[in-house]
Amino acid sequence: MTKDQKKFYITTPIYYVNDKPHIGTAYTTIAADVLARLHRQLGEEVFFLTGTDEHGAKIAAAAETAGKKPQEFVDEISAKFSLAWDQLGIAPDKFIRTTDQEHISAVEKFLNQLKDSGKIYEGEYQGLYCVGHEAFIKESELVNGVCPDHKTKPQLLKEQNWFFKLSEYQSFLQEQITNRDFDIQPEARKNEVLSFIKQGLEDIAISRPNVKWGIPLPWDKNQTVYVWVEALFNYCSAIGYGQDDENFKKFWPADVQLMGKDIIKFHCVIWPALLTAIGEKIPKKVFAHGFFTVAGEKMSKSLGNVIDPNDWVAGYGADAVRYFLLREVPFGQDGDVSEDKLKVRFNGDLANGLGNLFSRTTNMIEKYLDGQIDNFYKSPKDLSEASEALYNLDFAHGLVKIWEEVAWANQLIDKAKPWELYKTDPGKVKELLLNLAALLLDIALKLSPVMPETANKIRSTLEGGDIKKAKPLFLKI
RNA sequence: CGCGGGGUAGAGAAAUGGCAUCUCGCAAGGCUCAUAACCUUGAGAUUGUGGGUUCGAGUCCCACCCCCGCAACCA
Repeated sequence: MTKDQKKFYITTPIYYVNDKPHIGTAYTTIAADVLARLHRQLGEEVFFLTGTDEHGAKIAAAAETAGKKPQEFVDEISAKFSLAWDQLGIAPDKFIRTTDQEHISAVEKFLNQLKDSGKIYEGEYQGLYCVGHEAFIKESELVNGVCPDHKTKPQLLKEQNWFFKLSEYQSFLQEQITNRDFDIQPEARKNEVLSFIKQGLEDIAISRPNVKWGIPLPWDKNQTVYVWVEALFNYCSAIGYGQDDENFKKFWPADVQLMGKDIIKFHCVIWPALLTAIGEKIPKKVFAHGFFTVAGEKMSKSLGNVIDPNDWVAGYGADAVRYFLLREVPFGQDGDVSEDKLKVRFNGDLANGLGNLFSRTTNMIEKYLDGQIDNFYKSPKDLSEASEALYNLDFAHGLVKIWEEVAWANQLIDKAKPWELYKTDPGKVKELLLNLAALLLDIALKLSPVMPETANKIRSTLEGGDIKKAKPLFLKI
């Protein structure tokens, strides 16, 4: 990397392997892939990280239910994620697993650093433990002295834990967030985090005594590190923390961390505080996207409406799923998706829109120009606003801009009537078609981060010489 | 007084305080290069309600009404 070459480090959360991938995890990962491709296109040195989170009591329990050893169990599920991303055309630079030895070593190093920082201490946690929840619940949550969900009386339990002095970072975090050194987007999420911090931060337990499936504290083997703390550190261990210092220095801090809105508190409060404690820089930007409902209903296993992205990919192709999710819902807002909506976009925007424009253009080039393009024009429309929108994570807006030009091109053809003009002024038809080819090439370029396969088809057809009427890009369903 | 998000044609979304726009759907017409595609026109909105600021408010201020998250699986 030369001195003036920018680097771009983008991450998704690592996904918890107690279930297979669904449309929500796919959404985050697609968005990250689009940004990675875009920044790579701009000549930056990009590192795109995703992976799986494989430790914790819940995983151990899920493995037991499945009658498997934890490692065997997580190997299987992790592979499903990896495969799903592959089928969606997602190409991370690294797929980290928290059971990787290098991650475990890095976390151990990190924990030692944290201990040396003096920001952790041993303490006793006393609380009400609900067996049904497998977790502590607050006294304020009880109804008539029993857990409202399980109707059981919680036990008073004492636990030895190691604590992190999160409370010391309140004003530091407020400052970093407010002055945008630590940029939380969208604005609404930033306000949420700020008001949460304002209520006061309490020290947090970073270890658990009774969880076997996890990384032991280096100085206290009876305790394993709390899964969240361990999981967050993947962003550092993946790029060589404690092992490949050169690479770590090159990419850290992360430029953008993408995630769903549910986990911003971990990423915007605990994570930057932990990093600061060990003397590392904090990420530049966190962007939290919204949640999907499916055909108007909340997505849940109990309703059985969880969408497997592979099903959609099988029916519509990776590019179409990528396009649909990013086009349908403004990034950062909640939205509703369904196969019906996907179908409308597929048939309307993709098949009738871009696909048909490509067909009629290549057909006319074959018919009126004998398949020959002898010089390449500059695109007649400026698509920089689309690229800029994608760059700013405003994916829906960027795609709208591109499709405005598809509509413009269709209008241009209908106005020019090349099928008549050909008889009287073939020179003008040629000019029209060269302009259309140039526009399509520009669209392919700007669209390629979102729809890499489609962009390649357009480019290879138009730049391949001896152009024939192209096969449909999208066959209507 | 818990916290947060939201309310704009039938549906989904846009609109630096300045003609309310786009897509889908609906109605009518046109065209033939194209995937029954494409193009044109039309109908459809008192921007949740009531006040206020302003030459001018979807946008800024105040009050109210309604919907959705904040327990679990879970991005």
